[in-house]
Amino acid sequence: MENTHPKLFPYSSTKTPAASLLPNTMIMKSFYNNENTDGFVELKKNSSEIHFPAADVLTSSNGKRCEEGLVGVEGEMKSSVGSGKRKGEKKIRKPRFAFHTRSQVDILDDGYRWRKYGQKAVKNNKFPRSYYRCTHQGCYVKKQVQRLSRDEGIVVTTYEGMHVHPVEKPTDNFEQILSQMQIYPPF
DNA sequence: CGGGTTTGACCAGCGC
DNA sequence: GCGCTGGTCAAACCCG
Repeated sequence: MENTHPKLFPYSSTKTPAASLLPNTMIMKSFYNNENTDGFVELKKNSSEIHFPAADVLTSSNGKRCEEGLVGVEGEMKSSVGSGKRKGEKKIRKPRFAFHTRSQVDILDDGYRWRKYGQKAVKNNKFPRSYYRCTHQGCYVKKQVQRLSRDEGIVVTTYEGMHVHPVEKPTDNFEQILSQMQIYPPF
């Protein structure tokens, strides 16, 4: 992967754990040319906007490391981001990014190990949303996976956070996933 | 037995 | 304040 945009890629190109930046790669591929000066990459499709906050280091009030070098997307996912319920812990709005893939399977094999910790039926969607956490110690990356009810072939995967470790199971699927990634206009 | 999944309960945010 | 909704927890369960 080329490190064409250091602001978005905290690792050098040679040290970048490829899959940890998997969605970023998609973003780079699609929208790199749209960066504006205030540190956001902004995409406008039809009437919607998707923002990519520039890389940053976020630290919560108790000093616990949250994320660094994140690229986030706020598109459809506009609800209660970071509604963690740890008492007394300041709420952090974690950057996150979402992308759509057209796939028969819900779970993309991105080379990381994920533990499912919840599943919820969501409004206006006949398919449940699944919640996953990275099982790597000290890695707090989460992702949500949901199939669109209006197009059962599309799976929406939302990543929250960034892996702090290399990909555990390098896979040839990576390139395949990249090739099939698409951002669809909002419905 | 250890690690992952399922699933109902719980909690917080938000809109009315 | 109340109800709805999304996100998380955690006990029970499953499986290799």
